Amino acid sequence: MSKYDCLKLENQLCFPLYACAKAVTRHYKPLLDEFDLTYTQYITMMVMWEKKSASVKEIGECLYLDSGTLTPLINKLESKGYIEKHRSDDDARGVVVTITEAGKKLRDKMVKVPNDMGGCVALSEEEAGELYTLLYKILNHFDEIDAL
Amino acid sequence: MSKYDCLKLENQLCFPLYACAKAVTRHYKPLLDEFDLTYTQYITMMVMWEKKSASVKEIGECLYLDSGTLTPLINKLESKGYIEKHRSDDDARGVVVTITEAGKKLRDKMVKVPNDMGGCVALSEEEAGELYTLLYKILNHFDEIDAL
DNA sequence: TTAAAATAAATTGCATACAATTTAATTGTA
DNA sequence: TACAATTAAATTGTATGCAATTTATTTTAA
Repeated sequence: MSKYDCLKLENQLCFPLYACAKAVTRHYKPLLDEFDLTYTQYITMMVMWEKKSASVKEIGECLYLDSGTLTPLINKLESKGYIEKHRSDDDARGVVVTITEAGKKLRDKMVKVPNDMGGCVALSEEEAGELYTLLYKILNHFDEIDAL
Repeated sequence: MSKYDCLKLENQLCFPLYACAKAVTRHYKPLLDEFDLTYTQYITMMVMWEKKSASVKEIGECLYLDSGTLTPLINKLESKGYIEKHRSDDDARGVVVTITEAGKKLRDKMVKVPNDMGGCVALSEEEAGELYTLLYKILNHFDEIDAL
């Protein structure tokens, strides 16, 4: 029992969170390689599949990413043919990203991915639900703090 | 209810994990800036505070990082004066990293960090414990898979 | 109405991550 | 004992993340 115990790796909550997030994206890689997508590109496509059309800012709000990350990433998805970019008519500062037909087709090919990934995670339905709730509790609290 | 529901961002467990890990390290930043350390450098120092001396490989096993990440990071910590590197006597392939006096002193200055950070996280003791258990359950399972 | 403030993307710079390759050294084995 | 296989770091290359700055445009307010 020492005053330094709080600085031990094993007593951190942040560390398993950090390590686990990395492990998950690392285990997504072989599944996503088949589609020539990275994890970040994959979740960006999730936003596009749902919204069909969104500004860079909106995508960033969904994914907690800024334009510094999204601009090059969106350019790559455009070069792969899954989305298109054009200036907004209403507001020439904004860029509207739209899903293409190829992007919509990709969705059909990728429906199996979540199931394939689910097999990697060792949790029961119930545990997964608990984890989900706890993570969003933290995230929502950060959102509140940051909104101040 | 569509066959695409599994590809919705809100139905993913990976996404809040990914977003939460980023949010936590982002909120560490102002606390760590004071010590001119990044989050990864901070957890590397945690390993060094505990072990006093460790090879790059050992540090990597603790943190789930490889030499591609650690080599430049360790060089930075060395240039800050917190650790020292030298070739191993037993095995000239290996590098032994050792904590310096300045590195030990840093520990005293940083004992307050975990408490300061704890205030940011919205969870009760009990919830934090649950989260900790769930995260290590996933991590340990990945370790088992990867060991095959 | 027009200049200042605010906003959206893009750009720049730094620090990870990590796969893949390279280099140097050590082990295992025929 | 040579020599192939293995191992530990370092290096290289690609892709994030994110703070800070820049550019273009729009809002706000005097």
